[in-house]
Amino acid sequence: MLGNAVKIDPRAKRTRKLILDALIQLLRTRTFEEVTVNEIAEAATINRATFYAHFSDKYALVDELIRDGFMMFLDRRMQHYPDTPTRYMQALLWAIADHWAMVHGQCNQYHRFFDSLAENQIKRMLEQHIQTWLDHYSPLRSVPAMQRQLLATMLSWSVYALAARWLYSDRCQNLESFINDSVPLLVGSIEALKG
Amino acid sequence: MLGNAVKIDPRAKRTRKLILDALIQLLRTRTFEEVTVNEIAEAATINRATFYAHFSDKYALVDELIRDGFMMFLDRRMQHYPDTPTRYMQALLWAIADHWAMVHGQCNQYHRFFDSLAENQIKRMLEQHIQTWLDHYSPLRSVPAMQRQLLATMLSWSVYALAARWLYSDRCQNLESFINDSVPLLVGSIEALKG
DNA sequence: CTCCTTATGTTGCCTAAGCAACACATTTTC
DNA sequence: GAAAATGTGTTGCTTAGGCAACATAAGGAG
Repeated sequence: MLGNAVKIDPRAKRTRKLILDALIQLLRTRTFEEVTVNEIAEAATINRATFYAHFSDKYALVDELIRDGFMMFLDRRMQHYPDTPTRYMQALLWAIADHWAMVHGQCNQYHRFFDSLAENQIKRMLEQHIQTWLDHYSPLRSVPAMQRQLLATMLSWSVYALAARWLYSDRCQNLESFINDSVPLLVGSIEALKG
Repeated sequence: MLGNAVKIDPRAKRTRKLILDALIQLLRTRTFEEVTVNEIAEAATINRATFYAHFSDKYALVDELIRDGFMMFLDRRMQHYPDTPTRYMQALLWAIADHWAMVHGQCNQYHRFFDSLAENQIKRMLEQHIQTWLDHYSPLRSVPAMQRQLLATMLSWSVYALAARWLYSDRCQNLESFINDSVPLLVGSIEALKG
């Protein structure tokens, strides 16, 4: 949203990208658990010590991978800022489902561990995004900031919960009708705050 | 031929590759004359000063580009070391023609300048390659080294001359029959040295 | 012509990345 | 169960790369 104007050394930037790309590439043929820091460094054509200068371990790396990926997804989906709670919540559910499909489409990560790392990061991103959206949503202008923050936290978990429920239930219901069923529940809690 | 075992810093290696790739990419949309060092550095995500640490100018860069490209071409073609002068000369002509097609297929370089830079490097590579081949060709074992060196020089120019003649004559004759016509001329000068 | 812009090389100081070696856990293998 | 092998983090010291500033040169526009 705001282009955090912290000058980053081009070498560091390039190295981070090399590492991220290396992990993506490795996840095509191996499970996340199977991939070693050594392999990542090698594939990224950097030194193992350099890896640790950027990430504390491979879990921190996958955190950033998910973060970045989901952020991009979200930004692209929100080009035309949805102005009603309903449209906004629809867009969020949509984005989560698509992101999930993309990640599972090109990665091998059977263990739930990977998913739970992803879940944490995504909820974090969601909360931040929702927080910003709520702050710009004029009907809530008069509501105390703390209330909006609580709402953002709750909504991020709720949205993710609903999406996950659908994703892990073999997607028997089609996405659109699932979204139609879910959105009113979410919007309800926003409306409740209005008065 | 011999894997020159000089340990090269991985950073330097990576940077050289970034620069070379950047030039290749730029040559798809611009003429060699139009490309600036600035653009190359930018596309390679390195600093302009770093460019000059590797190459004295963009002409030195294109020299290496051609050298590397042609070397690879030659090596691949010479997997099964041709054991007779005839087969060797055929392979050389073949390689030159293919390399030329590849370069002109993916580069914009109208000016003859580019071609003449390329010509110099290719002849240099050819001479070196031919020199090595002649040194391993047993029937010439008894011929003084100096004689073989002169022969290598002459052959490199001759081979290139013939290939260029064909390349710049709209390729009206088909490649195979052109090669059949040319090879005897080249082989002749080798045979002459035998006795 | 003069000013302005743009490209080329060069330099010295600073920072990120490479490397080797270490201590420390896991495995694996015999 | 000891020994070899493999993976994880960490630590100085060295080196390549980033940056800003400079001098210079070659067009372009007024």
